Amino acid sequence: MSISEIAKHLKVSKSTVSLVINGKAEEGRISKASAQRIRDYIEEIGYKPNALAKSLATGKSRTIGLIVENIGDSFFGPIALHIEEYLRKHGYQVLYSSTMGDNQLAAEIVQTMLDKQVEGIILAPTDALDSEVERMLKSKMPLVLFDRKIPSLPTNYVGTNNYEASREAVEHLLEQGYGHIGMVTIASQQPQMQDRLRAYQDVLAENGSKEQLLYTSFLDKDENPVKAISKWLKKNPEIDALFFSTNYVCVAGLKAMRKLEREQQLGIIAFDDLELLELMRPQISCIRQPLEKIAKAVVQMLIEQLSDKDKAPSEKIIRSNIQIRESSL
Amino acid sequence: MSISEIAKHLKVSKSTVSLVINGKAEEGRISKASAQRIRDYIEEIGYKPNALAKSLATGKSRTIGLIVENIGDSFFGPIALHIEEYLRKHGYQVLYSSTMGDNQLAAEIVQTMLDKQVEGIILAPTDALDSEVERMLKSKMPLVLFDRKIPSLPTNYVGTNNYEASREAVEHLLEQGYGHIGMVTIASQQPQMQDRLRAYQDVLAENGSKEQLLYTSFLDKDENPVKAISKWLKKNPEIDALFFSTNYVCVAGLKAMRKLEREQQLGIIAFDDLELLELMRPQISCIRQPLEKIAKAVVQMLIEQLSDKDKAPSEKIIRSNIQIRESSL
DNA sequence: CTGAAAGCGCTAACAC
DNA sequence: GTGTTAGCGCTTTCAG
Repeated sequence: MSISEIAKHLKVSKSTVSLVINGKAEEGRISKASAQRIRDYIEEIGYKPNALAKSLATGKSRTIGLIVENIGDSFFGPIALHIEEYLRKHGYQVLYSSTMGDNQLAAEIVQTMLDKQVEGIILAPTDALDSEVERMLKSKMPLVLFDRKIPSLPTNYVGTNNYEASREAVEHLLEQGYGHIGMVTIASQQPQMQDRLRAYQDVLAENGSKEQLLYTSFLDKDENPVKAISKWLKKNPEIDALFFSTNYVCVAGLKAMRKLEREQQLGIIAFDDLELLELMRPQISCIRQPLEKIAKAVVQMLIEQLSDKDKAPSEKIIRSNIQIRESSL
Repeated sequence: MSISEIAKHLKVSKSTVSLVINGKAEEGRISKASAQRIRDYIEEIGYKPNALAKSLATGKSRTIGLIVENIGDSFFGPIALHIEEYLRKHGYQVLYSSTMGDNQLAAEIVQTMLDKQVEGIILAPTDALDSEVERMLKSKMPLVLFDRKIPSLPTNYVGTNNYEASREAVEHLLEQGYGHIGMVTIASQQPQMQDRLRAYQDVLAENGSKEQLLYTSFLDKDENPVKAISKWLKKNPEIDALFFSTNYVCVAGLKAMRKLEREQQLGIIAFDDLELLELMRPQISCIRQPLEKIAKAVVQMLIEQLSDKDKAPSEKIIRSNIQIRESSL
């Protein structure tokens, strides 16, 4: 059922119907009588406008693209939920996608979203998405990066104080008397991972302590991170504490330690909280990102960009809280 | 940059350009020369078709709506990821939304998706979404429900063997010698929750055991499930084992038990696995739904419906696996 | 107060 | 081989 059919049936013109539907009966100076007649009929047949046609005509899709690494992840999932909630309040819908860290896929996803005429994009970029992002910047597509930024490009960005929070975590371990602090991370150029790593390295260097670093991979199907970590732990028995760079690394690490029955002896602190971390034995210390605040800041920044496409890009750092629990005492 | 501008620039007609773009140069009998000229120019200016206009013209949006309760949840998040992956293989994109269990919101979301001309809908319905679903059924919108069904309506459905798996879990607790098995669940009419509950009640009845049931709410802002559970546990000290009806209930339960320092003494088994359940002390037994298989079945069922709108609705039950761990031994 | 008409960007039947 | 034309469902300007 379309607007023309309604018009035909009621013997009025399409524009009259359109004005009524869009609540512009007043300014379109439609008579109360016609307006009511139209409204009644619409109600009766349960007419719903075709949003595609509307978007095409107006050039507004009321849709935002949200691209994350993995929607099933305990960081990105809840963030996505909150972003959706905030965007809804502003009348936008969300078209999500997960890149799984795959650059090529990420580029395709971006393109598909642009093809679908999204009005803005929220993006946790993959390692080498620079050229895509640059194109969006040039075309003035409203864009907010979060979690990780692209240092070479002036973009809107919301993130946390990765370096400082990580320093605090490692320093805390040192203060607790751990002398051989290892770090497990992923081999990634993502700036937030680099910051976490650099913090670890800096603190150890300042204290004359030796680095014990393990890079593991969750993309490479041939690698089993749990095995890699337990092998590394066995090979380096002097390690007495561990710093994990992100949630899924932590899970793998905990599994490895459990296998070796060593989680009671090692100091542990992880970047990112997980629902059950506080219920482990020992309860696991972590750096906790305020997910809802991040989501809120992201949406706010996007909305600003949406209303002023020439707004200068800005950065917002939402501080994480360090949660000291039993594992690092 | 639009197809008309390209046509004008190259002094050919829109249809010629359109045919080339859609790889129909052959069947449209476009000369190799023109085709190449058009392809070159398209490449040069980086032309990308407007998917909205295309959808409007063809009546195909290549988009599927996915409506879950909470995209940040450890059940729905990973399922959504896999559904997205499978749908992508079939050339579809996904428009997700979370209902947060709110019926009104769910109805709005369904409508918005229909307005956007999605070609099919995958839905974990809220408690009373019958009329919306009925409307979709009438309009022959391809539809697959999952996790929970609507018993009164003949729909496609993918779910797990809630009743049998729950029976198995409760029977297992009985066999292990627990005599006072309690169950914590949510007050919900959702059939899958009802099945889990009924299984518990049946097994206890068959064994002449007394029910100890607690309904808690995660929607009501005034209620704190953790407190409610710990209060209930204190009031019923004879309870020696617990069956949790779903993931977030289990988390609340574990928190309550930790507060009371009782998780070592109680038998525990939960419906749904969580990433760290196997690392708790004790390791928590659970009923594990095969998420990827469920996602795959959902997509397959939808694809079938998409290619034959008159296909009779079918149901697919993916069996869950019971994971016996320390908490129930 | 209301209708006619052009146009959003694309497809597809049909003519030449 | 290629162009013309109508149309997808809507908005919006302008004329009356």
